[in-house]
Amino acid sequence: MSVTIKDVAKRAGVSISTVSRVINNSKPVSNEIRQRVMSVIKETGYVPNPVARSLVTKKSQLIGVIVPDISNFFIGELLNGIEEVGKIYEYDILLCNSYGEIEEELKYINLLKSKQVAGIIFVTWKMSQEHVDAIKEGNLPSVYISKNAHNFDVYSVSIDNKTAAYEMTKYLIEKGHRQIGFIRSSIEDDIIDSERFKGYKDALEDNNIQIDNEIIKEGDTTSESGYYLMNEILNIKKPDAIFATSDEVAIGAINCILDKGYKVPDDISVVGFDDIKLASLYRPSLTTVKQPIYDMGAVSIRMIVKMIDGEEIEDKHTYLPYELVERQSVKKR
Amino acid sequence: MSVTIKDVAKRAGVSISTVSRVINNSKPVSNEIRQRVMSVIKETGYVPNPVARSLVTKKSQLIGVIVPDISNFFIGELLNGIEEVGKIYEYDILLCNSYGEIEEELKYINLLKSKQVAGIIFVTWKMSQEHVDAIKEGNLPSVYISKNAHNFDVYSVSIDNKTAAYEMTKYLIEKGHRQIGFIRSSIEDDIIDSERFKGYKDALEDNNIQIDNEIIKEGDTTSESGYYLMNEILNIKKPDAIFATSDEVAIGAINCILDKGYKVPDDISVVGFDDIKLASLYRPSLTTVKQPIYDMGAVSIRMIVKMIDGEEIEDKHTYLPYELVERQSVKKR
DNA sequence: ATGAAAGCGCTAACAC
DNA sequence: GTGTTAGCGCTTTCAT
Repeated sequence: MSVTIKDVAKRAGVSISTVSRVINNSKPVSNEIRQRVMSVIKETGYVPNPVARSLVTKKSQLIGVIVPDISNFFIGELLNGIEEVGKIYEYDILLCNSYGEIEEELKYINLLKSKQVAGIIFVTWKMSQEHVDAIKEGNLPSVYISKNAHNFDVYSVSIDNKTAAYEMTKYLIEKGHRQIGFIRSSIEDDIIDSERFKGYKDALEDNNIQIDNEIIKEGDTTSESGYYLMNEILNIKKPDAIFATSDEVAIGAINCILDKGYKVPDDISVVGFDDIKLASLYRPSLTTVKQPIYDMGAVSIRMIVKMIDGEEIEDKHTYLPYELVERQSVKKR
Repeated sequence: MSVTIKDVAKRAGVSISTVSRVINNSKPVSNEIRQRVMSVIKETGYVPNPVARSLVTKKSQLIGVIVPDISNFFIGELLNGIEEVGKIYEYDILLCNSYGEIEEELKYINLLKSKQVAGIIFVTWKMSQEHVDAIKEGNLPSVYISKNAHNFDVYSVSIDNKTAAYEMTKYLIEKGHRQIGFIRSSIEDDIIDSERFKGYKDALEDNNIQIDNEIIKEGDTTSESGYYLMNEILNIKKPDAIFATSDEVAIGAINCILDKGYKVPDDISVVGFDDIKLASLYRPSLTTVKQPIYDMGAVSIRMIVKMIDGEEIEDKHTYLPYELVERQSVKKR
């Protein structure tokens, strides 16, 4: 059996509370005894049992992360940031895949709470008041990574999606494009709530371009969806450019365009959103809005840790900088 | 505060041991009392505290997963399989990113043990006796997903890498290629241990093709590495085909070939290994060896659960079927 | 079949 | 500054 606080106390000739005090630095301990205890800890290789600790403190060094799709590229990079910064603060990641289903998400919130996690990072395509209520009730520090989190009274991290989409659309217009299709995921939010759609729409309006509903399509977050929706568009007309609200979807759309015998960007320009690793790997490399994905993960866990430690957090909603990255998938018309 | 076993016992007018018995089905309880307890549990919404449980049983419903790189495509798909099957058996995933560094890996093994995880799934590019010893000492159920795990006395899941590489090489030869470059990651294993290299070498020898060390290159698992190594090759000579030992590396190589003004597959054929999502998304889509990645994750966690439950496991090393998928990146010469 | 009680390893009053 | 002790919520002997 592994060594316990009792063993250490006995060997050091002190009480277990003293040992507890030195490992937690919770109360003053005379220097001599501290040394003695320390050396016994070293000798024996004692490691406090986190489970026993959690039982009494009702806290653990675990942070629950609920994501809608582990195999999604965006999520993978996000997890990277969360894990890496979490490690710095000695928090581990309890990973939950909700498949974007609200019942699963709600179930996990309870599960995580019972596991005594110290906080929850909630990544969701489309968030609702239900989520907020469930987590509020849990009374745990929580941060949301979600495009529409700013509509709720929660802590969140994101970018300014509306302005980013506006700029991207404007960029396309400046490149001479007029018929700009918009392919989005309805899983992520309703189109009326969609910041990215608002940005797109505003940019068109500000440039006196009529919105054409025939080239605005909704699907899900997969490349297959991008392919399918692009096909629907091409069956009706050939737009100048396509703005897809995620890189994965954009690449599905490009594949469709290519398969139909058109060239990208020569015949149709395509832009994405996110700047996942794939965007620069794919050929033609994808012009896109670079979200600081890793940083979004990093910042969100940093916020959680602050909340756990009772530190003040300035703003509920943190907006990180984005960037328009020009690559090969857009051509001046 | 949330409801405890004590509350349930009181409300049901029984002792806490009885409640424990009904929730764990550990000992016979009269039908009448069982009903009574059950209904109180339902009313109160009681959920056993897993932390308290772990403290006494020294087990948790947590399975530690140590991976070398969360943002790697292959790992993402693997995690998917692990999570999904884990959920069926009510195990959650404690995710650890080791960056492939052995000290990190060793540290995590101890951490996980102290967290009372029920088992560990160890994904590693290159495994060593050190890992095995560390985990053996931990005395926990464990399964390895690693290309060279079969060299060790551990439970593992993989595919028959040597035969797969042999077949892929043979396929390339049958397509008329003679100068077949080989790009691999030395991070994954030493070349002398590499099953994939053995398969490649054997196939060349069996077909009386001289091995050309100038077109055999070693780097890491990234696309950047593939790009760089391909560039080194092209600076010396132009091979007929390239066999990269991972899709990500293969795509880096293709990008280099494209940037140098050659065409794939017209000038140079390229094949990969893994069949990550990217392989079919990329254009030209990649001919590759399809590893059943999701299943590898699924099978490994299934093994762990069996071990936890004390069930017998037939074979230490499970080999899953692979498949050669022909796509667009190879052309008959 | 059921209950009483010990104890898992730890923290945190509370006493001295 | 240090020790004693009561729990945290649960499982598991040991009686009955």
